[in-house]
Amino acid sequence: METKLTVREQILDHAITLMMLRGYNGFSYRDLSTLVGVKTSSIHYYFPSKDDLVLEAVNQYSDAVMVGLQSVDPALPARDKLATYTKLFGKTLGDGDQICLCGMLAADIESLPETVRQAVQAFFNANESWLASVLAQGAKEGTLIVKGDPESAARTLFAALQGSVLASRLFHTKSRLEDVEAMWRVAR
Amino acid sequence: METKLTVREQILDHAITLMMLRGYNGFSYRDLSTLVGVKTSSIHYYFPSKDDLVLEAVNQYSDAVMVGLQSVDPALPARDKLATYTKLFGKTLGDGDQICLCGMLAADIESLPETVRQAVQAFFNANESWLASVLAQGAKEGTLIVKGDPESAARTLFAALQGSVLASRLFHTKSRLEDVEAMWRVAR
DNA sequence: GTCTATACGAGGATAGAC
DNA sequence: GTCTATCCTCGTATAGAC
Repeated sequence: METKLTVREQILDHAITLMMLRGYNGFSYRDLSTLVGVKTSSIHYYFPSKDDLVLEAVNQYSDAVMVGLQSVDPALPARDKLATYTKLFGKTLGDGDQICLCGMLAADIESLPETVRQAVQAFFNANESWLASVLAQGAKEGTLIVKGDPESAARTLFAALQGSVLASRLFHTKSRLEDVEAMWRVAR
Repeated sequence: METKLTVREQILDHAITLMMLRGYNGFSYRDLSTLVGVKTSSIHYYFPSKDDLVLEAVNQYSDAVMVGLQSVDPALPARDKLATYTKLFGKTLGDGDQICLCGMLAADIESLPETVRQAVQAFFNANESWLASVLAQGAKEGTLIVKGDPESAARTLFAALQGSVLASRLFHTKSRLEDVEAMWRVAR
């Protein structure tokens, strides 16, 4: 049973996909117009300016990721939580030509308004604090390696994951994310 | 004694700076025209198309970084080599609003021709293999932590550094790079 | 080498009819 | 809500004078 998407939802979905591919400055209302099948003026009806569109796109993307994080079984050992997270992150690659929307917008941040910067920061903070708690759990269990405090370790881990999707796409390979995960895992 | 830069050199320098700020799709010949003080048609004289310009920019940037790597004293302990490298990486941040050119172009890669992709890949490979040899040395000395083979550890380290400059700029802070370095350093 | 002039499509945005 | 029509600026690029 497939749900019909409203025009508004289609616009938002395609905007997210396009930005994960080419970034904020690399797509246009015309592109969306072609993909959705409505005129650009109709898109302006829903999203008066491009900045409005981006902000909503980030929020929708962010909400979806948060739902993904909350759906991870809290009873799992930390190592398995990290494996799940890495797999989630790998899915953002899509057909191998997309990267995390918020990683992309972090690259484009100097072209964007302050509101978007705050939304992207919030995304980073949420992911890093989720990872920090997983690392803390892993340290207790002895299943994950944590050097220093979990917070700074989590920032480094998240940065490594963002950098790895970038490199994965650059080299047309998927293996780089697994290298990262292995780095934090205690050898069995 | 200051060296006068040719117009060509000025164009290239400003192009690099602008791309480190806003990316490939975020700057124009007009921007360069204003900064250098020549008309856009003169820029086309030196660089017929924007792709030509980007390719030369990457090569110049890459060459400069390679010189930086070669100038690191081979006699240094691995830990100090890594510290030097991290510092070099931190300098790319400039006034806090720039990121590594090749990290930026990796984000923009789907808008760029194959030639540029290869140049950016070469930059990644060179940095990763330099880091791999430093990690190998550090493992021998016992000054750096290396999990698994040095090559995959180096890829993760490089990804973490790229991700960290991105986050540093996003949050207007410089400390994130040091977190990364500390992660690979054996506690004394 | 650098300029003026110009072409031409892309891109964001709005007014007003339906 | 969606369209047509239109505006105006930006962006890459070229031709040809100096």
